[in-house]
Amino acid sequence: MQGGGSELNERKKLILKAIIEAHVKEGEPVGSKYLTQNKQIALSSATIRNEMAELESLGYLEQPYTSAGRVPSESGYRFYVNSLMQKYRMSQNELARMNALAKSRLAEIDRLLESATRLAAGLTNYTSIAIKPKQSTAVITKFKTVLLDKQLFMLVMIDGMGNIKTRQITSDEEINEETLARLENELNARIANKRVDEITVSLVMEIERSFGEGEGIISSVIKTVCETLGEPEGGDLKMAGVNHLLEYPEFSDAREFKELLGVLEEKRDILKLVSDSDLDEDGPQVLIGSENILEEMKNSTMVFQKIKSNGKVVGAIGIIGPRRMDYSKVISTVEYIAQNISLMLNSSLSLPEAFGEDEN
Amino acid sequence: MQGGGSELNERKKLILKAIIEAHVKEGEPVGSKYLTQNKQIALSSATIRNEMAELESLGYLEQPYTSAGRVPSESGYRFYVNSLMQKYRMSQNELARMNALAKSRLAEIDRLLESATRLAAGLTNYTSIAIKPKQSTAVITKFKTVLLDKQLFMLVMIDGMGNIKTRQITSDEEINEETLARLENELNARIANKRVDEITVSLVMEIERSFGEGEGIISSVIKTVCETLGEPEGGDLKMAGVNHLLEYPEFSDAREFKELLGVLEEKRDILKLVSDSDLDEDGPQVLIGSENILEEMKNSTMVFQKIKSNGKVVGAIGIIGPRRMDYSKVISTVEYIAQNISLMLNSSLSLPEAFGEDEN
DNA sequence: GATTAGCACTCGACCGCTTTGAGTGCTAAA
DNA sequence: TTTAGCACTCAAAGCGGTCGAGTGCTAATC
Repeated sequence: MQGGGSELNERKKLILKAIIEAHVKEGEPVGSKYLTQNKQIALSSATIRNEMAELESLGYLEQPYTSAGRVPSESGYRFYVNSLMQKYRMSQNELARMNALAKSRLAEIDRLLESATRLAAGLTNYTSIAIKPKQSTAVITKFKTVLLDKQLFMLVMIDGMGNIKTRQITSDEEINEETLARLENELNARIANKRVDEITVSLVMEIERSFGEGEGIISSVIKTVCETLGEPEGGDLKMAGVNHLLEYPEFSDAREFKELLGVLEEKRDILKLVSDSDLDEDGPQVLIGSENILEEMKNSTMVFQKIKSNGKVVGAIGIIGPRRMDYSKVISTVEYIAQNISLMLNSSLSLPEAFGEDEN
Repeated sequence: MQGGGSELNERKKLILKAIIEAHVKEGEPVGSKYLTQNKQIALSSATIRNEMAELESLGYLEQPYTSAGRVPSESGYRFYVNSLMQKYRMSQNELARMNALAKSRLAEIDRLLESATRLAAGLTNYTSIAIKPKQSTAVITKFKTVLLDKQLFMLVMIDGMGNIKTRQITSDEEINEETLARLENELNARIANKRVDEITVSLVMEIERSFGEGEGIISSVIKTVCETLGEPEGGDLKMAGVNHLLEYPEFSDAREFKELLGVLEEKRDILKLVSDSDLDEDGPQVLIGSENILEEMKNSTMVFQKIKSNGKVVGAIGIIGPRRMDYSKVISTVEYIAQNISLMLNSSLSLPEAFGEDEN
């Protein structure tokens, strides 16, 4: 049923490609007669029918019911994506919108991802997600403290990726700036750059000893730090353009749509899906239908690409839509945006850019 | 058409109430015969019909078409909410789930709001939103800096509400810890607690003079600060349970649903809607159908309540659903959650709580 | 005067039927 | 090998009739 597709002759490839592109465009089963309009295919409907029958028996096409047109199967789309598809050429307008993002000078990954999702959704007319994986908080590189009230202070933690986590901590006793500064030093000296399993009881005791008074705070703080490090749902997911999905008749079945929406909201599964995929894969990845492990996504396709900053995966951006999707456009868009973001992140770290030249 | 409702006698009120509650429960037009089952109404269907006809001419009921049952009109719901509705009694289970939130010790408003939305959506089976208005960043009370790289540092800004904003700033020249500390002091001394219109050019020049070297950084920093203060779309909106909406037949019309979704994603309008409403109103507010100014929400109802911390509005939590809504339950839930959050925020600032007693 | 029983009427929902037409597979001719 | 022709299939769309919930009105009853 799968088949690498190498057994297909050129004519079959041509017809398959035409069928997929017609189906993506029209959204309805494609018949043999329709294809005769295609100038590239100079064949009668009967011949096309024969070829279609063979393509079906090879598993690339499906028939919703006897004597309806043909619809691409999952492996049909897969073969299309792997071998037939041509690269999409961005329009001037689209390029302009992409470049607007590049010019936005958003240095922080959070805001960058948010803008990127919106852009991706807007350009493709599909739903877009941006993911920041949890793995990023393996280690905290820097602690900062801010006194907010007599007994309340804020702990700011920064990890290697530039992510910031803040927690407010209440103390039983009054704290002053000076104590807090000592706490900060202590944390930076002994806890910074340690993994959660390296924070041992004896280490904590050592800190308490050297800190002296107010050990109560120490234990609160350490606990908070450990919680933050271990945080299982640390990953963040942003979404945009959910409403676009409703434009596609395949989601007019409310029940299915509801389930898909539920999964998207329940961030956990999606995060898992993305982080499960090949970590080494650099380019865009396409999961068609049941290639998504999630039952709820078996009628959807997800295209995403990881975003790297200095060699590390710091996020991913993706598009979710029906299986019948403009793969060429979507893949190009995702790829382009992901690359651009990676570029921006890298450049903001190494090549200092001139700030403040444009005044608006 | 509007009418305060005082012209209604007890019997009409009873019937109107019964109709609304039946319609909310069943989702279908309510007929006179159906109401005769109601023990409270010991009348024949004919009498009820007469009353219903009058209620319709008063504008409280509507007929989808000749000789269908009656459906509450907008003013019908409004009257119900204002005068007829009884307070919803939480079940044991519901109370337990609410209290779980209270016990969660989430001190930061962001995470608190996120949990609260999820809770509200889960309890009511409607879509829930949580809003953090932009107004909160009128003034920055504290600056902190963190050196990330030779020419890159992070500016952490904390405002009066405990909101944290971070920006990364690149410098043309190399920076060391010591310079950065001076910058931090300078900012805290001269910019902290100033409104954006109080940051004058002469003030900036003064800082540059006293700071001496590397004035380039100063202007970058000040620019960033002003951007942050003025940030027009600063408000944040979290959503949960969007998929619940699809359970209600009134949203099975995909086009309408799509529009509503679009508005919810386009946070701006909702933020405006909430902040436009009576600032002084403390209790839950109910916007039924076209009482929402947004065209896209004319078939929806929104119930929300502001959340105050130390007298200031720091957010709001709300529920969005069809006009046919279990008002009693929704209003109670929103009210309860909002009050609880307010309480938690206040207590975490003033009354120090014992931490670390429960170990899970 | 208020209530109720009775009755004719309305109108969408539903059911089953037919028609339509796009599309197929097969066969025989080119 | 390709194509024209033909019989066949089947969902979609259109149509007419029935059903029944619900109404408004009128006349009888309390």
